Amino acid sequence: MQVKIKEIWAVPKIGMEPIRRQQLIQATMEAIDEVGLADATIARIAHKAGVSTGIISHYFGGKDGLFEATMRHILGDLGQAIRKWRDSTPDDSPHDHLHAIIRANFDRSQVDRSVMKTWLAFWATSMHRPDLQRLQRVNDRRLFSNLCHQFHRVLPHDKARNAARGLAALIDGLWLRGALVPDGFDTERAIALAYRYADEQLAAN
Amino acid sequence: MQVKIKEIWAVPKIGMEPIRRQQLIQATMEAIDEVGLADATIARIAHKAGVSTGIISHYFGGKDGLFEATMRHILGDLGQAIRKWRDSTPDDSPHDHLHAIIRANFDRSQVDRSVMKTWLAFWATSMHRPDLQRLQRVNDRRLFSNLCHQFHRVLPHDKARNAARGLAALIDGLWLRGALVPDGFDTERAIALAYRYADEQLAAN
DNA sequence: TTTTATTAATTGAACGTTCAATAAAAATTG
DNA sequence: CAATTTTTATTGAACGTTCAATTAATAAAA
Repeated sequence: MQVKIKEIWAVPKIGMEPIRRQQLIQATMEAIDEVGLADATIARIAHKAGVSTGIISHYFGGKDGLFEATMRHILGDLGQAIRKWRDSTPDDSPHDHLHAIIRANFDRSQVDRSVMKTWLAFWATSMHRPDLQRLQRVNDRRLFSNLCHQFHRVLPHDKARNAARGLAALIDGLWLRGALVPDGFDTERAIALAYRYADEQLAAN
Repeated sequence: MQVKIKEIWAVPKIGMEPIRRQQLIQATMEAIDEVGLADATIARIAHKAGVSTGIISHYFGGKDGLFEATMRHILGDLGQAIRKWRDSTPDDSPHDHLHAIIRANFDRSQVDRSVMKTWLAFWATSMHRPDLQRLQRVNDRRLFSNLCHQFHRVLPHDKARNAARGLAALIDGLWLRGALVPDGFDTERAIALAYRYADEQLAAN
C-alpha cells in the first residue's frame, strides 16, 4: 500500500540500542538548548540524531520517556562528578569534602548550556509530573544530606542542618543565576562564594 | 449565518477591559498551578475566567501576550512588596534596608503556589524568548543593584559586590528550594537564613 | 524462521487564531 | 429630542497547522 520512490531501506545492525539511546539523549539536550522543551518535537530530535521519529517510541516509549531518560542521564553525570571530586581530594576532612561537593555542582558536566536549560525545563515540568518530582526530590535530599553529614562532623545538630540548608540554597541560587545570564557563567567566582560560605559556617562552631 | 438555538447573547458592559485583564491573568496563574504552562491552553484559561477564547486574543493579542502580561503582573507585585517593606522599616540603615528587601522577596504575594509555578515556567521559557529574557534581566539587575547599594554604604566596592552576589543567590536559592518542595514553604526559616548571611557580610568590613 | 532494527507514511486529536455575527452603549447628526 | 452611526465587548464555530503515536514494510542477523 505504501508509495515508494526508491527501494532504499535502513540497514539494521545489532547492538544499536545503547548507541541510539545515547544519540537521542544528546539530541534532546541540544534541541532543548536551541528551542526549549515545548518546541523540542520528536521530529526535531529524531532529525538531529539522524534517525526517524518511530525510533523514539521504540526505545523510550514516547516523548515523556525520552525526557525522563535525559534527566536521569544528567543526574548520573552529577553523581559521577561528585565521586570524581571527592576522590581527587587529599584527605577527607569536612572542609575538603564540602569543597569537593561544591566543585562537583559546578562541574563542566553541569554548567554546559544545554544541560542547564534541560535542568530548568525539568524543574518547571516536575511540578506537574509525579515521576519527575520523585526524581527531583531524591537528588535534592542527596545534596542536603551530604552537606549535613559533613557539617555535622564539626557542628551540633541544629547548626549543621542550618548550614547545610544555607549552602544547598546558595549552590542552587548561584547555579540558577549563572544559568539565567545569556553570556558566560563565571564558575570560579560562584565556587569562591560557596567556599567562603562553607568555611564561615565551619568556623562558627 | 451563525447557527443559534437560543436568542441569548452576551450583554456587553463598558469599561470591562481592566476587569477582564485581571480575570484572565488570575486564571492563567491558576491554570499553570493546576496543569503547567504547556497544558494551560487558552480554552482552559478562558473557561476558568468564565469568558470565551476569543477574548484572550482581543485583549492580549494571543497566548504569548497573556503570559507576558501575567509575568509583568507578578513583577509588579514584587515591586510593591519591596516598597511596602521598605516603608515599614523604622530607620533606613543598611541593615534594616537589607532586611526589608529579603522580607519582600518572601512576601506572601511571592510564595503563593500559583505564583511560584508561574515564576518557574517563566524562567524556563525566558531562555528562548528575547522579550521575556529582557524582563527577567531587568528584575535580576534591580535586586542585585539594590543589594549592592546597601552593602556599599558599609563595605568597600569589591566586598559589597560579592556580598550582593552572594545574598542575591541565597535568596533565589532559598526561594527555589521552597518552590520545589510540594508541601509548605517554611518562609520564616528561609528569611532567618538570609538575615544571618546579610548580617555576617555587614560585620565583615 | 524469528528477532532486532529501522523507516516512511498515516492518523486523529488538540491547539491557537481568526472572523462573522451580535448587541449594548456612546457619540454624532438632523 | 430622535435617528443614526460608531465604538466597545463578546461569542463560538471554522480553519489550518502541528504533533505524538501508530502501522505496514523491509531486511540483516541470529
